[in-house]
Amino acid sequence: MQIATEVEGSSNWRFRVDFELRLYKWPMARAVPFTMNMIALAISVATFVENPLPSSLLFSGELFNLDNIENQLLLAGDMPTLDTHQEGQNSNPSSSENEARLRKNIPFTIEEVEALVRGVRKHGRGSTTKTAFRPSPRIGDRRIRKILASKFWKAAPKLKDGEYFTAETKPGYHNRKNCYKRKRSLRDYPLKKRILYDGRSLSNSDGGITSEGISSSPRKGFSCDASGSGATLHGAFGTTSGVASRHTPFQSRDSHVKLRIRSFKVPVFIEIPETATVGSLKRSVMEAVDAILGGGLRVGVLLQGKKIRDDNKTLLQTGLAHNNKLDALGLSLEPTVSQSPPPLCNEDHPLLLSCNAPQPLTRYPPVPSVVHNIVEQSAADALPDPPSTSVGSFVESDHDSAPSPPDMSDKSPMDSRALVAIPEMDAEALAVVPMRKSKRSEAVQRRIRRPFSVSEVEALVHAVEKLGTGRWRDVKLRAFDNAKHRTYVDLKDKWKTLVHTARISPQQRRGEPVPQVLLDRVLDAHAYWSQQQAKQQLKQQSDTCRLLL
DNA sequence: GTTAGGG
DNA sequence: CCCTAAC
Repeated sequence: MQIATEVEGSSNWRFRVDFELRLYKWPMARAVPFTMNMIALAISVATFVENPLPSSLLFSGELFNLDNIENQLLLAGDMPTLDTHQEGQNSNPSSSENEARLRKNIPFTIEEVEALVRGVRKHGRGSTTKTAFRPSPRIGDRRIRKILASKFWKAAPKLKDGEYFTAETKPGYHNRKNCYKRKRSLRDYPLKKRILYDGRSLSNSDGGITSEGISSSPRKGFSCDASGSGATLHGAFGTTSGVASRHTPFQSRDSHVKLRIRSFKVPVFIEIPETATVGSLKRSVMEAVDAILGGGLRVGVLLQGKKIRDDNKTLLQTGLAHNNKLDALGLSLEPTVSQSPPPLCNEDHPLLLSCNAPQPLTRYPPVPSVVHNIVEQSAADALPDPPSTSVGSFVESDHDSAPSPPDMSDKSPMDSRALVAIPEMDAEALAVVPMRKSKRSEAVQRRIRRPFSVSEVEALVHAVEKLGTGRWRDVKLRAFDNAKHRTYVDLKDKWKTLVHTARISPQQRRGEPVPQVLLDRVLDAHAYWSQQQAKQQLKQQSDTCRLLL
């Protein structure tokens, strides 16, 4: 899965998080272990529109029930052939079959997904339903064709290395010029905005649903319409202010470069084993997305595909400021190394994301680079984690992905959003030293506070007892390998505070009380390993002396 | 990339 | 938690 973002705006910057769905071709499997459920899941998570998952997914006119979302991912192998609908039946597909399939969590085969992508790419957005339904030579008579038939699904430009199938949504920009004037029709909005509720579906002009009786009342349908020309590119820029139509828009008199970011892509790749549960996938996705939205973003500047690492170069020096280099300029958003927590926000109700919103989903944060947070009560909480292999290993995934900060409990869990607003970043900022913290303005948002739970403390203590206080990396690997948001530095810091906590009186302690037994162990371990460390040092000293003698 | 400490 | 010197 990939998250693409789009930024647009004039004086203020609007940052819309878009997404791209990627189905990863498992190396070994014949079947792509993505089910409709997972797709829905990905969509759900990626769009932050619906948490938990929608009860059904309206997919190219077919309604998929998603009740079995908690099922374990199917394994490759028992890959029943997909149904048998012939051409003529397309208009009257058997949704019940699909649903049955869904219930079994039957995955799509690679071929099917490929076909989907190809078919979509082939037909594109403008094609009519009939055209779209035309069987692709390679597809064969499978129900999948129906899925391919979506008028709106738009495939990614290419299959990278043949490894990915992408069905992505993109803003409907055809080119820099048009995008301004062109009146955006509904389908020009990214999928995120097209998620419909109450059965208001755009995609099914062919009325696939109603004929099925599956859900004559298409409640909570998920209309997945990917649209747009797919012309969104990294670093498609336009100008701010009114010089859009000029040919030398990027250089104004004052030699400031004015840029308007049209879109960003944020690659988020997730890979989990087939045996993973949907819950764990959800957590993984959530984590990755959290990391991105939580401030774990890094901006890269590219010139003709080449990354410019030297932040101190001026635009002039890099050549970016030259008018003829517009197309060569690229920006990228990349996740930073360490994971980050999920931001929280709750201004927008999911319903507001309905497709008809004429305005991009944006926020104008009072403070620069405010990342809105996402409160999410993920259904993943309820899902069990895969069994932990190592005994000493501390599985903390539950807390990882769906942290619900106690302090934020007043917020409605239903509220969620994935909008990152970037405040004004005018030419000045760019012109000089781009991306340089000029008063902690943008970019690096402080990670959300995630107090250690008692169980975490227990795990930490246990690991330190075993490994000592100087091998935090090992501690991390041993006890917090699954807790992506806990870095070894975090663990080291926590130990520091634990030692401190253990030394102060219980009255002075704050937060969730740590059992005294644990604190005692902390002190014991601390004393023990301090002593060990001292011994080591003495030994080293003597060794050194011996060497000198 | 890790450690170790101060902030 | 952040920041960073030091390794």
